[in-house]
Amino acid sequence: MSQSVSRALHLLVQLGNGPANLDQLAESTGVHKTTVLRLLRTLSDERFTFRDNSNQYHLGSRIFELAAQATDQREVRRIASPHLVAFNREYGRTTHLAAMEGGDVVYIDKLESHDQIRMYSRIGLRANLNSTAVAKVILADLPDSELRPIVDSMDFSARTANTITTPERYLDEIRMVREQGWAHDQEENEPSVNCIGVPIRGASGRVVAAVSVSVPDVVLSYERVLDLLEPLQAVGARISRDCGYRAQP
Amino acid sequence: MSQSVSRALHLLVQLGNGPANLDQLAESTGVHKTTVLRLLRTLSDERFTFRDNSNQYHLGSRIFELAAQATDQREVRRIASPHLVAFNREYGRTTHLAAMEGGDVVYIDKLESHDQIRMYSRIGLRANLNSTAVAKVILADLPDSELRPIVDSMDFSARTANTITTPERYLDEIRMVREQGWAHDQEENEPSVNCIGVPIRGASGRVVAAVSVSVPDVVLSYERVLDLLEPLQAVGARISRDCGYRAQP
DNA sequence: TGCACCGTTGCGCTGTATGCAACGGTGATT
DNA sequence: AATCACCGTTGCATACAGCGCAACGGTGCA
Repeated sequence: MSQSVSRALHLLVQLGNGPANLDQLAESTGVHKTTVLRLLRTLSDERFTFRDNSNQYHLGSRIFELAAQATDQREVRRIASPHLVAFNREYGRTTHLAAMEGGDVVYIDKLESHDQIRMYSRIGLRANLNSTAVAKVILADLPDSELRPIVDSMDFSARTANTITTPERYLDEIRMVREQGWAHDQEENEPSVNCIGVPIRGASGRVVAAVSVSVPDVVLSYERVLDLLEPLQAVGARISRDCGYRAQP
Repeated sequence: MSQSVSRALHLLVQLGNGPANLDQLAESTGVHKTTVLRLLRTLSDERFTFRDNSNQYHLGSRIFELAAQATDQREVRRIASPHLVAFNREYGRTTHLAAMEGGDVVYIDKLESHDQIRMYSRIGLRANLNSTAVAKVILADLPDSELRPIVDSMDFSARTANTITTPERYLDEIRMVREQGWAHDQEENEPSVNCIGVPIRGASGRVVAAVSVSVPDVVLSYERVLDLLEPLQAVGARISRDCGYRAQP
C-alpha cells in the first residue's frame, strides 16, 4: 500500500535481528542508502530507533513503551476483575472500571450495587468526559499537549446543576486531580449521585484505566462516600501492582 | 522528514493510549480519514496493528516481538557472562559469544583458554559466515527467505582445506544444524582447530546469540571436543532460560 | 422507514519521497 | 606519512506515491 511506511517497518523488523548500520540495512531491505538514512531519521525522531556512537542503529525506547502500554490495555480487565469483585462484595456499591479507547473513556467493567438502586451506565458505554470521576482521573494523566485539544472539543452540556460547563473550570479540576491523585463527581453526572475514582497504572507507569464507586445520596452522603476513598485507593494500588506498576520510591 | 512514515508512527503512539477507530485516529492525528485507513492497512500488513470485529484498531503482535528481541539483544552479553566464566573456569577452553549485527555475525565476548594457545579472534571482530560454528548456528535460525540472500552474497573463500566453499554444501550444512540443534567446525576456519557451537534463544523464541568452544587438535582430538557438547548445551540452555526463553513442551 | 455514521473506493493533482552523483570525514593499510 | 576505501551525508531533478475530495454502501439506531 504505502511504500515508504512499508519500508520503514521493514527496517524495524530488520533491526529486530540485531543492530545494523546504513549500508547493511540498505542491502538487506533493498532500499537505496539515502532513503534508508531518511527513513531512519524519521524513526529516530519518534524514538522507534536510535543511533549509537559507532553509527549502528538499534530499536528504540518507544518500542518498549508501546509494548508495555499494549500489554497493560489487554490485561487490565482480567487482572482487575477479582479485585473489583472483592471490593464490591465487601462494600456493596456500584463499581466501574473504565479505560481510554480512542478519544473516549469507555466503561469496560461494571459491578452492580447490592441495594435496589441501578445506575444509568453499561459496559461499552462512553463515560461523559466533563462529569465523571473516571474520565477526570484518566484525562489528568495525559500531558497538556494531548489534554488541550480534547478539552477544546469537549461537550460541556450540563447534566445536573453541578456539572462543570466551562473549559477553564474543567482544567482547574484536572489540576486538582493531578495533585490529590483521585477525582470526585459531586452530583455532576447524575442528580443525587456522588462518585469517587482512582487511577490504575500499568508497567509503563501511565494511567491505563480508572476504578470508581458511585453512591446515591439517599444511601450515603458525600462525606460518607469519602470513607470509601481509602479502600478504593487500596484496590487501585493492588490492581496497578498486578498490572506491573512499580511505584517509584 | 518523511511525512507518511511520521504519520504512521504517530498512529502507533496514539494507539498506545488505547484502541481507537478510523475517525478517532483521524481526528487525534489531524490526518484525513482516507489516509489513516491506508496507513493502518500498511501497519496491519506487517502486524504492527490489527483490527478487531468492531473496527477498533489495536497495537499488534509485532510490537511485542520487537520489544522482546530488543531486550534480548541488549541483555545477552550481561546475562551470559557469569555462565561463560563458570564454563571457562571448569573446562579451560577458548569460549566465544557471538551475535548477529547487521548482516554480520560478530564476537561480542571471548574467554581465553587456560593453556598457552591463543586464537585469532577478538571482541568486535566479524566471524566468517562460511567457516565458523557460531555463524552456522545463528544463520540456521533465519527463515529461508532471509537465509538465501545472505548465502548468495557470502564470501566462500577457503580458509583451510575443510572450508565449505559452495552455497549448496553450506545449505546442506545448515539443514543439518537445524536438525541437530548445534553446529561444528572441523578445521574449517583455522587449520588444526575444531569447534562446536550452540544457540542462545531469547524471550521471543528466536536465536539471539551463539556460544562456542574452540580447541586445537594438539590439545584435544575432535572426538574429545564432542565430550564438551553436553556441558556446552547445558550452558546454552541456562543462558537462554535467563534470557527469558521458555522451551515449549 | 429514514437517517446518521463510518468504512471504503476511484480519481486526479500535488508534493513528497526517491535515486543519483558528488562531497567529506574517518580509519585502516602499505 | 600518504593513499585508499568506506560510509554517512547533502543538493538536486524527476517521477510517482500519497493525498484529499466526493461519492458509495453497508450497518445500526431512532
